[in-house]
Amino acid sequence: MRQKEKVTIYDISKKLNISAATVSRALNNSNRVSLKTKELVLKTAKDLNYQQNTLALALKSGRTFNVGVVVPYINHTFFASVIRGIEEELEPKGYHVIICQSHENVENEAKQIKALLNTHIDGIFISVSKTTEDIKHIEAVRDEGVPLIFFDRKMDISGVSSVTINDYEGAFAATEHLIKQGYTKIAHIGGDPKLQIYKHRYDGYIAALKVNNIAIDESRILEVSSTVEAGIAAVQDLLNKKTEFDAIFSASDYVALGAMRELRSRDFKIPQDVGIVGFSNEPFTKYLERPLTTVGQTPVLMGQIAAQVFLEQIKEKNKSVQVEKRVVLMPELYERETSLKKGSTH
Amino acid sequence: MRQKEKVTIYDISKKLNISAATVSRALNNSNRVSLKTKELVLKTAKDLNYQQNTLALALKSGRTFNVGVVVPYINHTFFASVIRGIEEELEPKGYHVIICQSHENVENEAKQIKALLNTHIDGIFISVSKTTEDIKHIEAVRDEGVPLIFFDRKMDISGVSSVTINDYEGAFAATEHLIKQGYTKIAHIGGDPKLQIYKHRYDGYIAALKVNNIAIDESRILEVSSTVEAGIAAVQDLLNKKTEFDAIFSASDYVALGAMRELRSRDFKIPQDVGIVGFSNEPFTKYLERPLTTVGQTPVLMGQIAAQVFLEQIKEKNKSVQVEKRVVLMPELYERETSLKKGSTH
DNA sequence: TTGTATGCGTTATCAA
DNA sequence: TTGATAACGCATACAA
Repeated sequence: MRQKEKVTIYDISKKLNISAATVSRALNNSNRVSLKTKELVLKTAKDLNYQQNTLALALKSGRTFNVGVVVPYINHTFFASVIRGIEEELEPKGYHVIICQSHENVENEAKQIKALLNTHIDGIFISVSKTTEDIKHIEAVRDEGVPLIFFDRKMDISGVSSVTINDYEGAFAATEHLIKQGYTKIAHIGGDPKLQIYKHRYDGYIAALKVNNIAIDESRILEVSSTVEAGIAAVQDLLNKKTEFDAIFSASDYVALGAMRELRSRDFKIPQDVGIVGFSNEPFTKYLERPLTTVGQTPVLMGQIAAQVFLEQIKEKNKSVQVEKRVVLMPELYERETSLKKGSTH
Repeated sequence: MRQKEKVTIYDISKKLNISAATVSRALNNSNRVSLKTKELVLKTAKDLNYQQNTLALALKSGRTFNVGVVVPYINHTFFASVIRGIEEELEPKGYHVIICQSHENVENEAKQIKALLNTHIDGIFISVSKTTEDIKHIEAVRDEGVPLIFFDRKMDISGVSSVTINDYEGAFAATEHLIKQGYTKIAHIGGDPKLQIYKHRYDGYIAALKVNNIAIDESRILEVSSTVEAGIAAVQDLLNKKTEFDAIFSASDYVALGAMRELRSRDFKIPQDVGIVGFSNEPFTKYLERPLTTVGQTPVLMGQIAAQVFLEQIKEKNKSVQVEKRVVLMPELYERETSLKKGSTH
């Protein structure tokens, strides 16, 4: 299969006996071309099946119409959905999305960013890895003048826009929902507070208790990684230490699932004996026999808005002004069986 | 934030008072440069923080080190995992992965491919949409001499490589597993046979019955779309028509889940009254109260192998030979509670 | 071993 | 309104 010859503006110019420059102008709808030649060029371009060489254009203009997205893992539903949102918003504008995984590893993250920068992407979207503390590689992006947008997991860097959800409010709503259902000894199984999202969820939990005049019991607060196994271990830990609790607000759906498993295997009734609320609205939560109450993060919307922020940013690229936009989305509580005492029949 | 000036080989050449050509040769480790100048160039390149402009290189060489992946939806676990496999294999070789969604729509698919071709990607990986029948846009890729690799959902086009799983064997194993568990009236809820994967799963089901001397009952065979709702409706349909069945082999985990829901709500016991096997090993299947037996497809591996096939393909690019490689992976049956009569306690 | 010149496909500047 | 030419950054054929 011989490679098809690419047709260039020179092919058109030769065929019409005009200069390539004129062809270029006609193709770009310049008003410094006669209508007649413009139509002629457009017609022959179509006849010859001319395709603009984006590479040459990129070399000349410096714009590639590619953007990079760096996430910890692509096959986590949440991140895949954000990417989908970005893609849906940017694709109609002619952009392509290049994806990279950091595997929750800073060095990888830095490497990916460096590679993206080298590919001359027009912007970078990133959700930082759990191990990211050193931010040199992120500042480098800003310093090169490449638009950078954080989503979900951000860092506080001046001049960098971000789209996050209000984890604090989500956690507050989740906790208050449990309180309203009559639970009073609410435990919190959270994640590493080095990530702002977990810190905020913790804060929201604390605030809801305070507002409702419920004493805070440190022994009911655990910090674990986001796995089913960690959820199982956390409940074992609570029970072993004879900590009293009648509900769990978990910062992760996976941990919540593990907790449910362990509680049921020990004959606790959910939601009668223990109410449970998770976080993220992972797809599996609604397919459980007893669907899990959880806080949804509208990831597709998050991606769409991140993309919109990016588009604004490149529009305002006067370079003299430095724009920074921080969008915070409101999460949504999905009230399902694991926390609804009244609605239950068991 | 002023854009940092990019340093080129000319900057290096000026600084060292040599020609850019020599710099280029030194950078490319040519043996037609003195060791001394080579070292000197390398050193100043590092000092000046020189980064090769991949755009210029691409324009010159025709290679961009970008590959495109077209899938129906990025946020489906299966596809996200395949992409992850591709990315893991190709990233160390300096490639970037550009993702596109067809949204199960041929026109979209054609548009995405055209856009990718225009971006001068070095190869395309694709899992075709359900509505793909016209294959002009796919033949166009081959005709342009761009390496094309099908994964999972392929079409029979000569000269195009593919990586799929053996859906036939997977279905055969699943059905035979049910037979060995003592089920005899096994229903099959399949998908649109226009997609080869569903056709093969149907064939495997039929073959397993035949091999085991079980008569085929057409009334036990349904064809639906891959949703929970379709699974619910399918079971209702079977029951309304008084079709006898003691097991279901579904070509989709979602359909299997819907079927389970409907059966349990009508007080059928699983697996005692009805055994169930799904397909895909979606993450939720193992988190169900009664974990679902299902056929796993090793999507990450599929992506890795697809990437390897691509790498082979570009290596052998003598253009005189036309290579076509068809890799078929063996699926794996995950035997869980919904089909194990003995192991159950209910 | 090194330098000069050219082309990859565009767009932009300057003349005509 | 159009054309000639330079430039984007790199690699390479050819000359020295």
